Formats: sequence, C-alpha cells, structure tokens
Amino acid sequence: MTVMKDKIVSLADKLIRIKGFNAFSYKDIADPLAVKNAAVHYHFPSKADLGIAVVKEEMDRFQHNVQRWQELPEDEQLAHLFDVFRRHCYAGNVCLMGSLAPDYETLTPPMQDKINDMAEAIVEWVTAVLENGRNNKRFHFKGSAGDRALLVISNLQSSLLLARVMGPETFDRISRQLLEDLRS
Amino acid sequence: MTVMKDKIVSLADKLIRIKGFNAFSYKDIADPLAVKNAAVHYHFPSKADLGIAVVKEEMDRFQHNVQRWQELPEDEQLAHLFDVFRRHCYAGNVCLMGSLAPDYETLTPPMQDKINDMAEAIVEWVTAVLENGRNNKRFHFKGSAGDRALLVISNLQSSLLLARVMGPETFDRISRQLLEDLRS
DNA sequence: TTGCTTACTTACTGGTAAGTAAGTATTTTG
DNA sequence: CAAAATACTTACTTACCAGTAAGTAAGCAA
Repeated sequence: MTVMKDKIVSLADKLIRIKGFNAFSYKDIADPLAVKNAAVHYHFPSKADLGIAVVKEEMDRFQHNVQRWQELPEDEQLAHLFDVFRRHCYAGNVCLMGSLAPDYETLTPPMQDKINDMAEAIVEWVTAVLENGRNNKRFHFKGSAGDRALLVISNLQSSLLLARVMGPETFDRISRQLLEDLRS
Repeated sequence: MTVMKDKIVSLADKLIRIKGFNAFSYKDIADPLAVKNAAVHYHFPSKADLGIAVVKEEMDRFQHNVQRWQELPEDEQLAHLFDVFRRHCYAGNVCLMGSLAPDYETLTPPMQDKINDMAEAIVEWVTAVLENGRNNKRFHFKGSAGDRALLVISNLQSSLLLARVMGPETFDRISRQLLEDLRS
C-alpha cells in the first residue's frame, strides 16, 4: 500500500466511524488530503472498494493484536480487547461493525460479505478466549462459550453507540459489569 | 395527526430502521404513498422535522406499552420488552436508537436532543423494573440497577444489529442468556 | 530517447438530494 | 355564499454526489 492509499483508508475509517458510510463523500476525503476526488477514485474506483479496504485494514489490525496477545492469560486478552473499544469510545468513535450494520441493507454484496467475515473472526476469537478461560478457571459463566461471546461482543458494540448518546462513562459502566459477571 | 401524516411517519420509521436516516430520501416516502415529494415537505418541512416526529411516535408507543404492562410482575414486563425487540428482529428491523446513534453526529441538535430523551426514558423504565424486580426477588443480579439496565438495553440494541449480519437466531441466543443471568 | 507506468488533475456527466414558490382543488367556517 | 384554511401538485432551484474521460508531469525501463 502506498502512502496516499493508506491515508485514504485511514481517513475513510475515521469518517465511517464518525458519520457513517452513507454520510461521507469522496470530497470529505479528498479535501483534507489536498487532492481531487478523482485521485480517490483512482485508488478506489467505487465507494464499495474503499469500504472493503477499510474493513480489511480493520481485520488486519485485529489479527495483529490477537497475535500479540496470544501468550497472555485469557482474562488479560479479553481486557485488551475491551481496552481497544474503550479507546475508541473516548475518541468519539463507534466500532466499524456498529456503524456498518445499520447500513447493511444499502451496501453491495461484496461489502456485506466482508462484514460477515469480520463478524465471524471476532466471534470466533472471543469464543475461543472464553472457552479456554473457563477451562483455566479464569472465567466463570453458564451456557456455551459461543453464546457468551455473542453477549460480550454485542455489549462492546452497542455500549459505544450508547456512549455517543449518553456520554463515555456509559461505556465504563457497561463493560465493568460485563467483566465482573465473567469473573464470578 | 391526519391519515397522510401518519402514513409518512410510519414509512419513515421503517426506512430509518432498514436503510438508516441518511440513506433514505423524500422520494422513498413520496412514491409508495403516491404523492409528490413536495407533499411530504408540506407536512414535514425539513428532514429533521420528520426525524423528530418518528422518534416522538416511538416514544409514544413505548409509553403506551409501559402503561399496559404496569400491573404485571417485573419479569413479565421485561419479557414483553424483549418481545418487542424480538419482533423487530424477525421483521429485519434494527431499533431506532441502533440506527440513529451511528448517525448522531450528522443530525441537527434538536434531533439529537430528542434521541437523548428517548434513551433516558428507556433507561429510566428498565432501571425501575430491575430495581423493583430485585426487591420482589424476581431478579437476581449484582451491582446497581442503573448499570444493569444499561447492560440490558445495550444488548437489546446491538443484538438487532448483529442479527442483521449473522442471522436472527443471534438475537435469541443473546437474549436468552441475558434473561437467564437475571434469573439466577 | 522512446515508450510505458504511476499518480495524479481538469473538467465534466447524469443523477439525486433537500427544499421552495406559486398555483389549484376541496373542504371548512363565519 | 364568500373568505380562508387545508392538502396537496407543478415546476423549479441549488447543491452535491459518485463516477468518468481525457490529459499531464514525473519516474523508470529497454
């Protein structure tokens, strides 16, 4: 990825999180980077191409983090994930999934597929962490690890949404409770 | 509210839940109702006016439901709320808050205020139900009722979002777990 | 040095968005 | 029955959007 291409994807990521996919335009990207909208189209012919690149970058970041954390105890791994979301919260961002899911029906099938992949990857990882953590007695919960993982992800996601409306402390109140539930 | 006005609000509600606020247009409303876009502007001069009316109608519906349920035991009251969301889920809708929160920064201040009011009303009601339910031994949970209410709402909200991406059974898996956690 | 590629710009298109001004038919009211 | 309000339509504006065609400057490659 060239420098410009990377700048475009980063800015698009930010715009999706702040305004939503359908609410930002190529101009919103071109102007701050001091290029013309055609330059953005040169790198990403359609808006869907750009959207897919943003999701791909997010997945790469996630995979990279997961790898860095893999030697840690499961509760710390999960805490790191919470921290990623926490930082987004205090930066005024919502998570990619939280922003793209409401617009899901307006997106092209390739982009929908990419979002599915991302959801699957996160669910898979959280499920494994919870499962292993329960085996190691670091987590305690009823039901299947998969169901519990959905609950955790669901909370991370929408606590960012609620935080936007009700203030960032909302995120802390929800996530504190969620982690405590898993400990006892 | 006249018949046409009501039809417009209902359709706008549906469009917000399916496509998002920034992705639907006055044409999307005018065409199915067989009127011109100017007719929609006659009833709701700006899109923000329409958005506010949609939120207001949702709040009225909520207040009406709450009143109908008020004599029921707290666990049944909560179950009814879950059922409202469940029906939305299987209709392919996300909840209003879940759809509007990602777009929050692009909305006019009066609309943001209205969304705040809605969030507050729901949190207040769920908090009271959980608090009373715990006193009546119908619910068992640690921490404050307010924090637990945020957790419940957060889950209802984003399980609808996740369900859109991962299928409607996702909603059932999350909500079943959430209700079981409150019972024991 | 000629030719090809990269990374753009310039200038435009067709389409759609929200919103408005002026007119009209129908109903309501004094 | 006349005036006024209601509920629109017609016809339009301004603005912006995603996307494209054609051109260009700079670098590298044979």
